[in-house]
Amino acid sequence: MKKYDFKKIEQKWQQHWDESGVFEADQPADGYVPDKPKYYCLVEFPYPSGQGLHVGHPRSYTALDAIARKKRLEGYNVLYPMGWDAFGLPPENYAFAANIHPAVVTEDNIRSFKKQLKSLGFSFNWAREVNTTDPAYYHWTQWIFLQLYKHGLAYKKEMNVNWCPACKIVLANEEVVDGACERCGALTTHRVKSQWMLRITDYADKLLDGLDRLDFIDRVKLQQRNWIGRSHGMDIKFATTGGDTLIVYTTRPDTLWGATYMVLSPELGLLEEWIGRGLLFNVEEIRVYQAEAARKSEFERSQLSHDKTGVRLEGVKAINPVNQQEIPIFISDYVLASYGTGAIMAVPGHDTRDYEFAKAFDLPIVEVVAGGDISREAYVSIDDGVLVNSGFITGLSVTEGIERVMSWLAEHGLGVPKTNYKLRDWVFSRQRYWGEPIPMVYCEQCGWQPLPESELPLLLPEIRSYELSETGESPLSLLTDWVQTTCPACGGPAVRETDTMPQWAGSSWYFIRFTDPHCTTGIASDEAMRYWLPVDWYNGGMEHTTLHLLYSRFWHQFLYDIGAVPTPEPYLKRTSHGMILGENGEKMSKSRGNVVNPDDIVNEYGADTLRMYELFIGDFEKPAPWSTSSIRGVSRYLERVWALQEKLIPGTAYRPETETLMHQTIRKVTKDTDTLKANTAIAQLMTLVNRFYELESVNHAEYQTLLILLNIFAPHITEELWELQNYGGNITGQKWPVWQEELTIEATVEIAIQVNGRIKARIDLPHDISREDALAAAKSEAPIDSELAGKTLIKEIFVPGSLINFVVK
RNA sequence: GCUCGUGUGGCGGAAUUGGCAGACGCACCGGACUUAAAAUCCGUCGGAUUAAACCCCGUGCCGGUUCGAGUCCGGCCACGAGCACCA
Repeated sequence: MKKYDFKKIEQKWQQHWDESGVFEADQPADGYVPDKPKYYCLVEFPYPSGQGLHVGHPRSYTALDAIARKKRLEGYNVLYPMGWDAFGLPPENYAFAANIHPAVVTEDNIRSFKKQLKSLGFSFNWAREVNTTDPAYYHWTQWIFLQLYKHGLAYKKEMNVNWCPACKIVLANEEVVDGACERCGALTTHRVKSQWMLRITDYADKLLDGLDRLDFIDRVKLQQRNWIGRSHGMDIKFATTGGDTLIVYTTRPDTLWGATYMVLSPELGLLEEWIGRGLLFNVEEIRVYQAEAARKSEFERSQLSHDKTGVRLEGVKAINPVNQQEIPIFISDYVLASYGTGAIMAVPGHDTRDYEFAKAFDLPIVEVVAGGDISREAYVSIDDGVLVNSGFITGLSVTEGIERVMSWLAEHGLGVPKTNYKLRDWVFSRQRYWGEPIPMVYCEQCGWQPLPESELPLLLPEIRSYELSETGESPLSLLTDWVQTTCPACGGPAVRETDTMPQWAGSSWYFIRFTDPHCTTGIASDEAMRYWLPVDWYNGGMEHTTLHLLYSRFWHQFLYDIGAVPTPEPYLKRTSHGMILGENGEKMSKSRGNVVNPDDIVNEYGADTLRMYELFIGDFEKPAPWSTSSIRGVSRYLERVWALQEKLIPGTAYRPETETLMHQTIRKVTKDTDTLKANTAIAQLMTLVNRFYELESVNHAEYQTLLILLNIFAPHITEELWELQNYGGNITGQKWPVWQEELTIEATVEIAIQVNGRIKARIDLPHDISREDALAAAKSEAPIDSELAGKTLIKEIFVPGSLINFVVK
């Protein structure tokens, strides 16, 4: 027997796969549709960082590679592509430091990433590789932006944005974590900038309702639902002594009788009006508070201790529409200007925040829902509790009360039903160089004008200096020649937009491009999209749930609405892998010094061992710590599979002594792989090999099945063994084995016999034995006979194939 | 604070609808092979007790439902993730 030389074998087969093109999916074209059914497997394409791959990356790739390989063996035309999400901050930051063009850095990184991925033997369709920084790619990213603009979903807005003083960049809300920059950790502040925004909020309902029809794991759906945060309530009109009407949004109109004051966001425009009209007496105090609120960072505002502060408006009061009571109005920063109407009715008895505020300002707290103890805390339950002190809804339940008040308010023109969302529009501008230029031009005469589609792609211009302006303008703004242009509408002088798109742009549609990556006439050809979309199975990290996954659904839904893609949703199924932690159980990172490089593992044990270990490490959905010593187990297993060559005996069918286990193994590997439980599938394959060792033999029929099953996890060694045994063709050209259910059942099964729930004996019985026979056999078995002697039998339980329980007294 | 998830040997983790807890692997220990070691093969491997076995205890903690609970219900505790004043 030859030695298992994994280095030679892996290199050989990787080259073979490349040259033979076995993993290139059959592409539909004009007048041609592949006859095999399609299956589109997708993993999140990586950002090619300078650090290269770490052992966390391959977990997702390996899992779906097994799926992709299995689907091919099952007769599907499988698309399993890979590409690069290559725009982004790090190469640009690196460019400042080392004065190397980001494109050069990116290219280098891609080269080393690709080499690493190739060394792991993934069955990626490399001919479809895409790169978001390629003008041929971002041409269409820009095109999609123009469509969004033309359909009123992209707009420019002066707004308070999150500003990172260290990175000198505007951050999206999602990039601010605990008031600090997600990348560098610096505390963020606010700046007012004119930003391109995408109206994702227009798609809030579609994004939410679409989830019902998708096979996404629950935690993903839940997180997207919470993020979108739809709530149903009412906009209610309050008259004021100033003469204006104040509108508040509430989900609890039933508590209107308990509204004892109102609170406005300090940024609310109406305040300026009132001040301007001289209605307020304590303007000084208000100004001080406003300034303070504006100064507060996002971090300070979101501090755990939400100490309530505010100022009472002297001069204007509100009138509660249900009881005509005059109630005071405050301003306080606990009311957000950006949600609802920026004003609330405060019900201290039944809202925790209002309760705290009322306590701080010594305001009356009225109980309108009985069931709690409002002398101690706000009673917020809506499930139980009865309305009290509430006029015509007194005595009703909360839900009934809400309905009654809402119809009453609507009838009297005092309220309008309203749906609100927590989701905010998507800040789409970045003041950076290394991103897609936004194809818009500003003309003094015509305003913002989209570049004609014929002028796309708008190339990212060359730049000599990577200096950032202190003002936070994009480096592109320093390129006067590029900035100065002519207006596409009137031909007069105009300037280009100098902001670029965020990293989320290119990744929002890359799965579409994979269906037809070289298409020059559109995002992809119709026949390619009709054949391949939607993605059948998309796996990726939980950290992308509310950003990338939601953004790409938004873009896709929009593209569907304008007829640019054939399916309403991009992904049918979404799963998520747990993170691979360092050996110490901590997150793997350079600073913690616990990073494991896959190259080292491949060198020492081979790619097949690494792949198998990535899957064997534990529950795919949960985080798992890396263990260098456990890898030995997998490596040893592959050695044992290799060494089985010595134990081969003739045979074209499974032997009686292995038949049951063979069928059980096929079933378990098939089912467990489909449900991402490769860890137990592999355990079963280990059990099978252990059995062959026990028998000290394996026949060719059994070995062939083992190799095909194992191939999806360890593709190189199995190809080699297939060839060494002259089984004919390549293993990639074989059929996935099938099991026969009736052959998975053992002729006899061990039944546990319990007396009062305690196991007293175990006997082997035919698997299909009747209840009567089984009980009789059990009763005559020692020591059950003596256990039952002289006692009263109360109950006999028989679970076929499992156990018998005698309940006695 | 709210929402969701998870707690099983020394370790990673298994366990259909409630039905024999600890599959598979790692580590440890023992045996075979070897002049020896490594590698390999075989075996033991939750705790307590014992000469050995039976019995007993055991899936974060307390209680409940059930013939039977890791699994279901109620109440705690711990860890992790997400949200973070969204009215």
